[in-house]
Amino acid sequence: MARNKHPEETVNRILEAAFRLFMEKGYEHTSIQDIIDNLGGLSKGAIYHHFKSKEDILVAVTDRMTEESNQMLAEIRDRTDLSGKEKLRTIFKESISRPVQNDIFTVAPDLGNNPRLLYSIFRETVDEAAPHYILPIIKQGIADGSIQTDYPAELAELIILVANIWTNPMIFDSTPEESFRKFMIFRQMMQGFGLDIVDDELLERLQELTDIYWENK
Amino acid sequence: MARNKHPEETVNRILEAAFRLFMEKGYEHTSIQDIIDNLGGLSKGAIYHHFKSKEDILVAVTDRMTEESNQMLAEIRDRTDLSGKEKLRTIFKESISRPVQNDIFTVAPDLGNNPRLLYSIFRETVDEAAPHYILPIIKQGIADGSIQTDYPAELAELIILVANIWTNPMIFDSTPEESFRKFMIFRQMMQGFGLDIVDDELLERLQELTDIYWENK
DNA sequence: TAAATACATACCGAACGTCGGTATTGAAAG
DNA sequence: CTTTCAATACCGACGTTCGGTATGTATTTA
Repeated sequence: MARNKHPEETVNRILEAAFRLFMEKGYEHTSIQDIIDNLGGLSKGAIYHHFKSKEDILVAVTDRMTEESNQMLAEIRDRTDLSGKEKLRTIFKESISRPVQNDIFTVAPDLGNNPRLLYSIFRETVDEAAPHYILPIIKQGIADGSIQTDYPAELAELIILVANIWTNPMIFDSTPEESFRKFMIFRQMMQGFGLDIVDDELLERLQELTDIYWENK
Repeated sequence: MARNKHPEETVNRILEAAFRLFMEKGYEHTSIQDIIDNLGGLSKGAIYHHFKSKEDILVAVTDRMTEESNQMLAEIRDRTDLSGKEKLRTIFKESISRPVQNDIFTVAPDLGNNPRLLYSIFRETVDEAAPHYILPIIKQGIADGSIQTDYPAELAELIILVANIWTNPMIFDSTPEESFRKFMIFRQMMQGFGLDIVDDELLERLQELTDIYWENK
C-alpha cells in the first residue's frame, strides 16, 4: 500500500473498519489481523503507527461514536434562550430525532455481549457526558428555578445513565414492549425529580427507534 | 501436589486465589499462571480439570460473591409476615448490615477499572437478582397494595441496578461525600416511586461502609 | 481390579505488540 | 529549480505471552 499524503484518511479507514468489526463481532473477538483484512491493503505496522494499542483503537472508536452527540449536547448547553429544564427536554428530543440514530440502530450491534465496548461507553457517559454537558444544565436549572435538587452532579449522572444506558435496547436487548415500559418508568422517575419532560411525542419516537432496531436484529 | 480426596477444597482454593487476583489486578491482567503461582503447588492441568475456561472461573467467582447475598434475598422474598414494601425495606437494611460486607469493603477492589468483573456483576444483577428476587416482591407489593406501578419488571431492574451498582463506591470510586449524595438521590428516586423506605438509620450505615472502604483504599 | 477421578507436563496456536527496514513527502538549503 | 535530509507513513517478520489441549500418571472408589 502506497503511503497516503493525508494520514487522517488512513486513521479514518482504520476506525471505520474497527468500529464495524467491534460492533459485529465484539471487541475481544476482533483481532488486529481482522481489522487489517477488512480495510484492504494496510499492514499491522500501519495500524501501530497510528495507534499505540488495540485498547487505544477502542477509545478512538467510542470517541468517534459520541463525538456528534457531544457536539449536539454542547450546542444546547450553550444556548441562552432556554431554561435548564427546557434544555433537558430539548436534549432528549434532539438526541433521538437525528437521522444518525437510525443508522446506528440499523447496525443492530449486540452491546449486551460486548463487555469492553459497553464499558467504554459507560465510562464516556460518566466521565464526559454527565459532568461536562448535563451538570452545567442542571446547575443552570437550579439557578433559574426550573430544577430543584441539592445534589446536581449526582442527579446529572443518574439521569444520563438511565437515559443513555438503561433504556438503550442495543445494550439491554429489550423487546419493543420492554423498551416501552422502561421509557414509562424513566418518565416516572423524571417526574419524581420534578422533571416533567418526557411527553407522548418523545415516547412515540423512542418506540420508532426501538422498532427499527428490532427489525434489524 | 498430591491428589486431594475432597476436590471441592481444591476448587475453593482456586476460586479464592482467583477472586483475590481478579480484585487486585483485574480479570484481564490476571493470567492462569498468576492463579497457579498464587495457590502454591497446583498446576494448570488441575485448574482446567475443574474449570473449562478462564471465563468459567470468572463466572464461578461472581457466583460465589453473590451467593450469600442471594440467599438472604431468597429468605426475605419468601417470608409471609411482610408486605412487599416492607420486604424491600428489609432487604436494603439486611444487605448492608451483614459483617461480610465489611470484609468485601476492606478488600477495596477497584471495580471501576475492571471491565470484565464489573460486567459479570452487572449481568448477575440484571439476569438473576432483579427477576428472581426483586420482581416477586414488587408483584406482591402490587397485590397487597403497598406498591403501585404498571411495570413491575422494569421497576425491579432499575431499583436494583441503582442500589447495587450506581451507589456502590467500589464501582464508581466515589468519595464518602459523593456516596452520601448518591444515597440521597437514590432515596429521592425511591420516594418518587412511592417507596419511602430509605430512612436515616440506613443512610448512616451506608456512610459507615463507604468510610470503611475509603479508609482501606 | 477396573473405571473414574485428580492432578502434572509438555506442547500448540492465536494474538498483541516490537523492531529494523523501506518508501515517500515536505521543507530548507544551495 | 534542484538537492538534501529529516520526519513520517507504512511494511512484515519475529518475540513473547497466554489461553487452552493432549497425554501421561497416580490415587481413589466402586
